[in-house]
Formats: sequence, structure tokens, C-alpha cells
Amino acid sequence: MMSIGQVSEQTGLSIHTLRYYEQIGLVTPVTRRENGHRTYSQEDVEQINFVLCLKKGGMPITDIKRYIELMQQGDDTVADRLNILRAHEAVVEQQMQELGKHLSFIRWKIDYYCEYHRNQLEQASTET
Amino acid sequence: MMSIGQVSEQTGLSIHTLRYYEQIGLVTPVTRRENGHRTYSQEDVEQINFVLCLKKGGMPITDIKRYIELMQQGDDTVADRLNILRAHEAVVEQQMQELGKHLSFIRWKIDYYCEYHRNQLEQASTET
DNA sequence: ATAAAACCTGGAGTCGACTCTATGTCAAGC
DNA sequence: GCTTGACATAGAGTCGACTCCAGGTTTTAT
Repeated sequence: MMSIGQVSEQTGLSIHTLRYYEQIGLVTPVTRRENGHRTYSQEDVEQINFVLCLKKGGMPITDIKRYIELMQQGDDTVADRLNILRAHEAVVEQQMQELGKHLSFIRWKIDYYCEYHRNQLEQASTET
Repeated sequence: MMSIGQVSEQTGLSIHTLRYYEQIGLVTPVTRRENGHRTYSQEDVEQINFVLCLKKGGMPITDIKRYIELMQQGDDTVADRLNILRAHEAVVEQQMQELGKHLSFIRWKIDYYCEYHRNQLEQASTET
């Protein structure tokens, strides 16, 4: 069991954000100690990481929230969740493809500028 | 030479957004016809696509703006621009790696749910 | 010549996702 | 016993990135 501070450290999310996510229903509310402090189980942390996984893939918070709600409704929603995951899979695949194209374009530009810069320096030195 | 509407079609950006980008200096102002309408050269469109390339890689608008400003200042800034591009290259590489991990996690989850769902259906049919 | 379509400007409004403020409780150490 | 630090809540504020609105001009088609 971990405190909110420890979870913040581990996930990279701020304490504020962790509470905010719980408040808006992006993650299921965690149990509390007698003093009211949140205490996170390993499962809770895994759910947070899953949410982050979807988020990094570009899924907006409202959609993630819908997914989490389906999870909470139990096994009857497995088919729906499967559909969402499949759609998201496709989105991420396309994103990676695009990123790959962008990356090679940037590399091409870097090479070009490298060359250009080298010539610049050379010219400066012969002008002495 | 293209009109703003045509560029909007081609880039996927709304007309609003194209004007907004020009206004905040994210792209260099294009020339106008006598009636004041914007007219985009091939180069202008290429610059917009380059900006989108950086943006899709997660670079915030203010940073892209700084890059464009360097471009406008001429050849003395090539070294600076190279640094920015190299840093961005690293960022995009890391992003792709992360996305790859997320993707395989999602796929794993899909497989898991698929199996689960198959069993669900089977059970339902034998219960008849 | 009149309506419709495509463009213009300046400025206000929206939206998603945090992030911070004010105020308060509780436990532990000096 | 009093301060310090980690936690709590409710609600306001911020920030990036658009997006829309009001009001106006110009070209195109009927």
C-alpha cells in the first residue's frame, strides 16, 4: 500500500493531478485509512498506468473515462471495451507511422543543415 | 498560387487556424492579391507542413515560433536551428519508443479480452 | 442588379487539462 | 505544547490552442 506522495513519485503525476483524476472519475476512487488519507494498492497503481498509456496514445480524458466506467460495470461490457481498444490500436498505429515519416524528414533536414553549416565554417576560415 | 480555402483543404487546418497561425507568427505572412486576399506559394505550403511536422511531434507552438523566427533571421542561425532539430529528433525517438510499448500492451490486452469474450459466449451457448 | 460564396479584420469565447489557493486535520519529533 | 510536514477539501485561476462572431468587401453566377 502506497501513499499519494509515493504514487506521485512513481507515476510522475503531481499529487494535485492524482486527486483531480479521481475526482473526475478517470480512475476509480481508492480506499482510505481511518484518518481519511488515500492508500493505493498495486492494482490502483496499475490502473493509473493504464490510463496514462491511453492518454499518451492521444485519447482524450472523456473517452478514457468512458472506458473506466465500462470496466466498473463488470463483465457484460467486455465486447464494448474490446471495440474501444481495437479502435485505439489503429489510432496509435497510424500515429507511429506518421511520427516515423516526420522523424525521417527531420533527419533529412538535420543532414542538410549539417552540410550547410560545415561549408559556412570552411568559407569563414578561407576568408582570413 | 493557392487561396486560403485551398490550403485549408490540403493541410487539413481550418481557415480560422491558418489565419491564427499567421497572426501569432507561427508561419511567415504570405503575400496578398490587390484585393487583400492571401495567396499561398508552394513554399508557403511547405512551411506550413513543416510546422505541422514539428507540432505532431509534440513541440509547443511557442517553440515552433522561435524556430521560425530563427529562419527569418537568415543563415547566421543555422547552428541554433540544428540544435533545436537535434533535440527534437531525440524527443520524437523517445516518443516512438514509448508508443511502441503502449501499443504492445494494448495488443496484449486485446488478446486477453478476446479470449475472455470467446469463453463468455461459449458458456452462454451451453447454458441453453 | 442582386444574391451567394469566398475572402478580410479585431476581438471575444470556448474547451481540455491541469494547477493553485485557502483553509483545515492529524501524527511525529524537538 | 508547538511546529513541521504530509495529507484532506472546495473552488477559483491559468494556459495552450484554437474557434467563433460581428461586421465589412469583393468576385461570381443568374
